[in-house]
Amino acid sequence: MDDKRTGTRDRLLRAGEGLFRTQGYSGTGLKELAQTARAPWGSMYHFFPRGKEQLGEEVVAYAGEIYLGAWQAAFRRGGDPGVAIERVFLAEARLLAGSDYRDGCPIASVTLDVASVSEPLRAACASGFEVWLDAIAQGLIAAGAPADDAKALAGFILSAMEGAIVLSRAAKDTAPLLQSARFVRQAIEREAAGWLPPS
Amino acid sequence: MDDKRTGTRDRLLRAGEGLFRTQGYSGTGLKELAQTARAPWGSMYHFFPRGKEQLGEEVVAYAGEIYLGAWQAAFRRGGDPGVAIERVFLAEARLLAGSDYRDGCPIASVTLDVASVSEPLRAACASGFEVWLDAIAQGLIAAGAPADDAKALAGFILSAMEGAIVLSRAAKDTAPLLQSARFVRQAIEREAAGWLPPS
DNA sequence: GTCTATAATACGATAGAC
DNA sequence: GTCTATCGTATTATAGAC
Repeated sequence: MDDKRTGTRDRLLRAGEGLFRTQGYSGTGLKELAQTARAPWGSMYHFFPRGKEQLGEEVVAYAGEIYLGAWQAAFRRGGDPGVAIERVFLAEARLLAGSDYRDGCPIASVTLDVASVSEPLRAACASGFEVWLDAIAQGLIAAGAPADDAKALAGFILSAMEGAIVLSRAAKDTAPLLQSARFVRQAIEREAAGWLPPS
Repeated sequence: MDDKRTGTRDRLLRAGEGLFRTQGYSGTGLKELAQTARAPWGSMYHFFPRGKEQLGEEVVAYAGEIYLGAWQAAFRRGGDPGVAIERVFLAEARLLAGSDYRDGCPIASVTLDVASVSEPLRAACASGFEVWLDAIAQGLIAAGAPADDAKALAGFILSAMEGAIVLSRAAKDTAPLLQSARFVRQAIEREAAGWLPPS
């Protein structure tokens, strides 16, 4: 099963994820993508017969699964949920600065490029985000949140994160991520106070 | 001076703003843009001799100025700053749903497409966001916020807004904007409690 | 499953007439 | 300031040999 991670098809998905992050879906050519993946051009339409749109859908789903683990790991490390989420923001700030502000969110990039142009791709983006939203909500529920509170809070948390990445990339500065981290943590803690008996 | 708003050059800027919103910078061709603006192809390089990059820079600056008024108007209508900002989120939700989730943020779209590819365009996006951040911070300062609190809070507010637009467009649902609106308002009110003498 | 070649089109950009 | 024509190049996608 591990060989799936080294095959040509998987290299194409990983290259797509990387390129969509830095230059978006429309800004990435398939030839360039195949070259980056060190994959033969013939493999492109062998593995993705429906072309760029299919590749985009699968790259987005791939990205959704990959970063699902990061959200789950944040909660698994324990501590209150506010601190857990703040850790994710700080980790993202480090990751972004470490890549010279290239490695943004591949799903957000695809969304802004083609959500209004390709309905299948828009749906793929919605599903990818949903995977993360569910993971965040699950983490909050495990910390004592009622289900509907958890859903709403998760939407807010991921929104703040995605927007902060955009602003940080534009400014080439982690400030928006760090600023958002603090307020998001406080918002979670304020909400969590209602879940548990007051000390 | 008003004729600037009806000239060919201005029609090109407005068309660029609209198209970048719905299909991003890389996804928009210059021929398509000129056609949308009902501008002759010859005008493209007459008004923007440096080509697409220059057009992009000016579209982003144009968008920055346009929406500056919306942020200022929100605070000018009075009420506490939390309610003022919540109004902007709700207005954006209406605008987005009313356009069938096409009219996102043009600066965010350009940022994700080319922030890591064109340094001049990245700087233009940073300046555009900065215009909005300053307007938000000024509104908060007018409501009693210390300058550095205002800056940080503004970064958080705009991050939440931009991210919520991305999620709402992907889901074709205003939920992320509405969810974020509530938590952002609460965060502002919580912060504002420290600026004024407790009632 | 890979390779080469190529079709058909769109891209950004330029030239020169008017 | 506009119009038309066009140059290279890059794009997505196919075809057919191996």
